[in-house]
Amino acid sequence: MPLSQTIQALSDANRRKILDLLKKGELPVAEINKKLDITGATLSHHLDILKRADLLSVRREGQQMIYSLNLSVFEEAAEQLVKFFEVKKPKNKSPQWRG
Amino acid sequence: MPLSQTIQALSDANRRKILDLLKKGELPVAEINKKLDITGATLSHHLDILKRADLLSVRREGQQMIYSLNLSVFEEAAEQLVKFFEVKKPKNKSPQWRG
DNA sequence: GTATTATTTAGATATACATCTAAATATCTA
DNA sequence: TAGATATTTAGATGTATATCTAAATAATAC
Repeated sequence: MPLSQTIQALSDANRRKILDLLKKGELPVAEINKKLDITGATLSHHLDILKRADLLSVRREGQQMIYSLNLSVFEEAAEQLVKFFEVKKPKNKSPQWRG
Repeated sequence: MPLSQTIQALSDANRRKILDLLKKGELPVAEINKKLDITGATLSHHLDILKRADLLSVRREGQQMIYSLNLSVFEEAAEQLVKFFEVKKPKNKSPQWRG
């Protein structure tokens, strides 16, 4: 997944909350919904975005849809972000733009 | 800085490009602008957002404004994100929601 | 001081998106 | 099959925001 899509997925507070909840283990939609102050439709929309970013998987269990974190993708996203934040200290202090 | 503001700042591709450029060292606005396909006004807007997220500092040098990365804040943001991505593996496999 | 260069600010526009209500789909139960 | 429950989809709405042009501010050069 491109970093842009991951960051995009993380850019909403409710979606971060969803990820946080799922870090502790899989959950059906209704359980997630209890923790968030949004309608089911809105939650479904957020879940869809996280799913398209490949951060979540779903399976059906009876009437319920059970969402879980895609651990490998989640960790890979973390690595990409860490890489983005890496700053290679330049040896020479001369500005890159003068001259 | 709250994580929300950092992620918000990172959520635009041009802003990520700006941060990337400044990782290599400080730059005046005009130099940054050469690398981005946006007007000066738009660039100024993005710089303002990054500055408000405390990720950048500015100083004046003659007519030029020279922007640089706030390294400590940048690294702190990285730590916050890493923390967000930490998954505590549960010892027991039983779902948190059944029962 | 006037012109020139560098950047920011103001104001407008168009698009993206979080949210809602209502309707549709899917499963289970009686 | 009819009704109840769980979730998603469709469609509408309001707000946020990336972008632009034009004008304002700041510093230097003549």
